[in-house]
Amino acid sequence: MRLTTKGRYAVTAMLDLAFHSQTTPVTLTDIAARQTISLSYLEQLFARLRRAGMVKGVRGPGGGYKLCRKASDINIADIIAAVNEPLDSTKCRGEANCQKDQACLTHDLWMGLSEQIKDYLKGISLADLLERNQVQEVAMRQHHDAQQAIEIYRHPD
Amino acid sequence: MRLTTKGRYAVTAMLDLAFHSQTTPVTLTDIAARQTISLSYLEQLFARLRRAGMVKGVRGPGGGYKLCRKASDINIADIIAAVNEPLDSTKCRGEANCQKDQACLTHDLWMGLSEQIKDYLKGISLADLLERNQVQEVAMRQHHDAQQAIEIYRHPD
DNA sequence: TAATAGTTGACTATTTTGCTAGGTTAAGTA
DNA sequence: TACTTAACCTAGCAAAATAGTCAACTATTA
Repeated sequence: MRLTTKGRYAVTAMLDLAFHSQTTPVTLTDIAARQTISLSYLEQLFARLRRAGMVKGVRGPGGGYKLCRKASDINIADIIAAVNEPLDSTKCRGEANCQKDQACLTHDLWMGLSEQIKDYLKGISLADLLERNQVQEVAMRQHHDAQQAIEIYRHPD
Repeated sequence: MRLTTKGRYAVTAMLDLAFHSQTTPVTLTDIAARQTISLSYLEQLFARLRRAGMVKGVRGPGGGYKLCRKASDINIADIIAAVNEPLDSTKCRGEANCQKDQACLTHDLWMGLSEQIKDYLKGISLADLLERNQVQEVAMRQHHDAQQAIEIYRHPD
């Protein structure tokens, strides 16, 4: 379990999606505008999330992305794992033979820590995060604020 | 709280140090040999650990590094934080004004998660890790295995 | 059929990571 | 005092990860 900005972007975007896709699909353009993440970068992240079976793309007008499962069934660890490389976290690649055919400190220790963090994040769902009041408030405000910008973007005339 | 290989190297090295510096200081050369981390990279990591007040360098023959505090008073979160950049984790740099002078989702959400992970790692000390049987076994074996290599390195004749 | 929106791939710039090479400085030792 | 040891410091570099652009293509729907 690696924790980098990439995972943070993915979680933020998924949270935005969970919040706004209650009824209709949400376009990446909207998420990009609200969360100030570049559209193309979002496309890359969502390609991975789609392959991981977490979101579903709906093409054509009125299309966008939807969650494949309920927000309460999507946990943070899975989102982060989806956008990160398969990650041979230790040099030994889980083979426990990095040092002269023997397990290294890194393997025994870090893998253990990593698993515990993963378990921790597995216990937190998108729904859990949405329930936090603060987040709802902020999302509401962003929705309102970004709406105008999105309208201008779509209908520049 | 970012979790990358850099932090893993630092924790591994500190664990090695905690295990071997019971009596005399430990040289980075020894740690480099045992943990197969490059000496110069270790020097960079320990420069940060020293500035963070976690280790103390002893110069001259018989010198090396010692822990400034007891292993039970050094936690994993501090080690990782010491080697990573100050980390303006969110774009808003904690100022909560990244998006049009308002807090962003990233700020409220990710910072919260990050804090929880940090708290979790703060609760784990070097001593805790040393107590794990597996780690002790591996370290013991590494000590034994590396000793010969170190001897050869020091006295090539 | 035209507009919308997802899908894909190639390509670029920047930052971080991990490491090398070379020094200087302080502290013991012959 | 000269020598050795090891910390300490600096600059630079290659590979990888990060973050993003651009352009073409495909499926859907109005």
